[in-house]
Amino acid sequence: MVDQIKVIRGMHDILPAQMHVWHQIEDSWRHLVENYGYQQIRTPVLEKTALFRRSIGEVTDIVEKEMYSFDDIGGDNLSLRPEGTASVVRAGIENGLLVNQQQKLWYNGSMFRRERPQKGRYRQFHQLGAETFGMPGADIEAELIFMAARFWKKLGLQHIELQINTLGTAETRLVYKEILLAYLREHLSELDEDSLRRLETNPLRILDSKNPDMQGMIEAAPQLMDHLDQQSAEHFAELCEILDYNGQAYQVNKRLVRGLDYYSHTVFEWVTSTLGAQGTVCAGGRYDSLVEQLGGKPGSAAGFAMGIERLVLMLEEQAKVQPAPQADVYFVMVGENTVKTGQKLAEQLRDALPDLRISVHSGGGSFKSQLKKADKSGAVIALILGESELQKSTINIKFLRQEKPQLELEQAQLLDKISAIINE
RNA sequence: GUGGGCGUAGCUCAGUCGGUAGAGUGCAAGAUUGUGAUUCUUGUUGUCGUGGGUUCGAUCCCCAUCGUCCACCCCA
Repeated sequence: MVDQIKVIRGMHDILPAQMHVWHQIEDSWRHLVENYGYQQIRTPVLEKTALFRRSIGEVTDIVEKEMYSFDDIGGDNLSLRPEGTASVVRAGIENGLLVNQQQKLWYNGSMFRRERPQKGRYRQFHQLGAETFGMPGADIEAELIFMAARFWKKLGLQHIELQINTLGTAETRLVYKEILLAYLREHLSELDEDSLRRLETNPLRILDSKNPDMQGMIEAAPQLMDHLDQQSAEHFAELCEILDYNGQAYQVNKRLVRGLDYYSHTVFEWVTSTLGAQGTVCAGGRYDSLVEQLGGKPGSAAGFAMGIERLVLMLEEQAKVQPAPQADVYFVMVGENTVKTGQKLAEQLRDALPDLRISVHSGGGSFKSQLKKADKSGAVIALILGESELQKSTINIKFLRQEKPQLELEQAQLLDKISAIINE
């Protein structure tokens, strides 16, 4: 035997047996966002690397070490997209979707990050996301949150909690960063190795550390909340008010800092304790400066994304989605020359009843094994065409799910009979 | 990138204190010579992850490597 070539590490085949869960997620998502008036956008999987460097941030882990990048013939350095927002903004600017307009968009696609694989964390994964443009108020952030909440409800998912925070404007964050840095430098000896590194890269992240030895120092650190400018404070208060008024539960998590550089004002995460270390199911926020940063006219923007694989894991554990039967009718054919006639009858049924799902048995096999497959297919009835039926120009209808006697009828009557059965 | 657990039949796993393997399930055939999901009988599958070392002999011990899972990190 030759060496087998296997899938790339961290990437996965999504097999037929799991597909019903994926379909449930993707179908109900599409239905949901369209009901909210969002339009779909699809962008290429590959972009110029510079797009992600400029949007996500030069010193983030994603850009520094997790992108699949390569030099294209011709000299451009390209990357598989590690997330969806940058591409959507790029496409919006490029196609004039964001100039003096409001947009509500959604997407579904593969993302790529070269991380060490783990539960709920893969090198190719899939995100559903929504991005909105041209709306500066907290009302749109509230809508995004309501949309996600409704999605969990539709899917029947439980144990997902909303955490929100505000990062203020870029300017206030800059001021706060200095205050925080001053504090942290006073406590250098208490910082662990990771935190010392973050001091240079992303000091706000230090507040999110899980290290128990640092909790006291973190508790006592100056809070961004206390250093917000008036506009930022009002914006956040407005969001909380809308959420409260609508009975949306949430937790203000002052340590919540998203990893991507482009966020400002509101950030939020939906988290669960049921997925091990990968607790974030959905995350997003406002990113007003990004459009301008990528060369568009300044404008507001807010959105979120969620990982389909993580939802699949939760659904499999919590909701027990039943696969839909593969067929309504299974066509059994045994004996010589039955195939020709059988295919013809099946095609006639398809012409007349386009919604009927008919599995025609292929590949031969005994009568017994064909009926076994008919049963497994979930079909309600089996059509049986053997040599004796062929001789008489008849066909048998066997009911697989009801205690009803088998019917033998003229082939010419098959269409009417099947119509009558499915209309019952 | 760092640390730990695990790689045996299509799937889930047992096993050999070192003498080249077994159960359940699945699949196939029959009991029922044209009738499924139950039952019974029979049959079926493996370079025991890969490469090297120790040994008369390795699936088992040792080393390396790859994969996988979990945690750190990071994040959806």
